[in-house]
Amino acid sequence: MRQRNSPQQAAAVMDQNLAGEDREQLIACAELLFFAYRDFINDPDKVLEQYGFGRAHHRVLHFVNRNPGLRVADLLHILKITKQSLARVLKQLIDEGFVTQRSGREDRRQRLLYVTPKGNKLADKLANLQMRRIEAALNQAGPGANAATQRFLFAMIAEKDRERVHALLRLPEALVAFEPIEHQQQDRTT
Amino acid sequence: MRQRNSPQQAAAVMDQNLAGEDREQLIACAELLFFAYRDFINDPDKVLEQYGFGRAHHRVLHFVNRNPGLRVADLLHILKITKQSLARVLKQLIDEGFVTQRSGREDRRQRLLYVTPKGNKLADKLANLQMRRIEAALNQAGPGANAATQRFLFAMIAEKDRERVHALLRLPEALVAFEPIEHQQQDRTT
DNA sequence: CAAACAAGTCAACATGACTGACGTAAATCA
DNA sequence: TGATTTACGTCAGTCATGTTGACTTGTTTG
Repeated sequence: MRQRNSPQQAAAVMDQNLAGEDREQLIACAELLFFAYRDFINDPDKVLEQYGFGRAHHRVLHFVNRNPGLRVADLLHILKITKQSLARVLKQLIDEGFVTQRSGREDRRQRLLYVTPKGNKLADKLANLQMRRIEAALNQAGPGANAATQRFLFAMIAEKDRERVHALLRLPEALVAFEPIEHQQQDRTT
Repeated sequence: MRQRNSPQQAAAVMDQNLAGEDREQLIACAELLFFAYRDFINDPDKVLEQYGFGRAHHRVLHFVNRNPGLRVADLLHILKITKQSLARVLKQLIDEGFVTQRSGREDRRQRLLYVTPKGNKLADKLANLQMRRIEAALNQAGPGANAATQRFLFAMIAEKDRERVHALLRLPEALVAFEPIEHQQQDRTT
C-alpha cells in the first residue's frame, strides 16, 4: 500500500515528509530519465533508418565527428561495448564512406578515426535534431536548468569514468566541483 | 529533503551564452545524457542477470509495481513497443511468479497486471539501486538540481506524451507550468 | 628477440526490438 | 440479435546490437 499525495499536498509538505516524499522524488527522476531518453533517441532513429543505420552507427559517427583522430580503443571505452560489436558498425560506416582511418604517426598500430565530409554532414544533421529538442527543453525548464542539469547528468556517470568524460567533452571545471562529496562508493564491481 | 530553491539562484550565469558557445552547451547536454543513461542502466543490469532477466523485464516489473492494475495496453503506450515484444517478457515474469493477472471487473477482456510480493521485492531492490545513484547525483549537483532536472527531463518528452506521463508519475503541477505553455489538453484517458 | 599491445576477424549465441497473420473472448453498435 | 470492434494472446520469421572465445597481423617495447 503506497500512498501518493496529490500535487497540492506534495507542494505543502515538500521539505518535511522525509523518506516518503523524498523517495517519490527520486522515483520520478528515474522514470523521467527513462521517458526523456526514450524520446531523445527517437528523432535521429527515423533519419538513420533511411540510411540503413541504427543507433550504434549514430554513436560511432557522433563521437568520431566530435573527436577527430579518435582511436578504436577510445571508442570502446566511450561506448562500453566489445570490439566485435564495434567492428560491425564501424566497418559499415567505413565501407559506405562516412568514416576513414589513418595509421597513427607515433604508433603505427593505431587506426585513427575521422569522419569524411559526407560523414560530417550526417553527424551534424543528427546532432541538430537532438540539439533542437534539448534547446526547447532547456528553455521550457527555465533559467538555471542548463547548469543544474549538466551537473546532475555528470554526477550520474560512474565515478571512475567521470574524468575521462570530462576531458572528452571539454567541460568547465565547475561541473565537477560544485559540492564536496563525502563518501562515495560506487562501481567497485568487476 | 533537498531544498527546492528557485532555479534562478542555482546558476544564472551559464545560461546566457553566444551562439557558438550555446551549441557546445547543447552538445554537452546530449553527450551527458548518453553517458548518464548508460550508467543509470548499468546497476540494475548486473542484478537482473542473476535472475535471467534483462532490461525489458525490469521496465515491465517497474511500471507494474508502481501502477498496480495496469492494463496491457497502458504498458504498451508507456514502453512504446509492440505487444509481441511485451508478450515475451511479460509471459516470463508471470510464469516465474513475479507478476499476476486478473480480469477487469468492468471489462472482462482486460488483464490487469499486479506484482506478487516476490515481484515487489525485486522491483524495489532494483529501484533502490537506481535511486541511490540519483540521490548521490542530486546531492552532488547542489540545491535546485532536483526541480530543474525534473523540468528539463519532462520537457524532453515528446509533447503528445507529456500529459500521459504527467498523470502516470503523479507529478506536481508546477513541473508542467514553469513557463506558460500555449496549448494544453485535459484528456485524462489512462 | 620475445612479449605485450592495437586492431581486425571468424563463429556462435542472446536479447529485445520488429512485421504479419491469426485466434479468442468480451463488449458494443446497428 | 447478429455483426463488428476491442483487448489480449500467440505463432513464425527477421533484424539490430550486444555477448564470449579464439585466432591473426602488424607494431612497439622490454
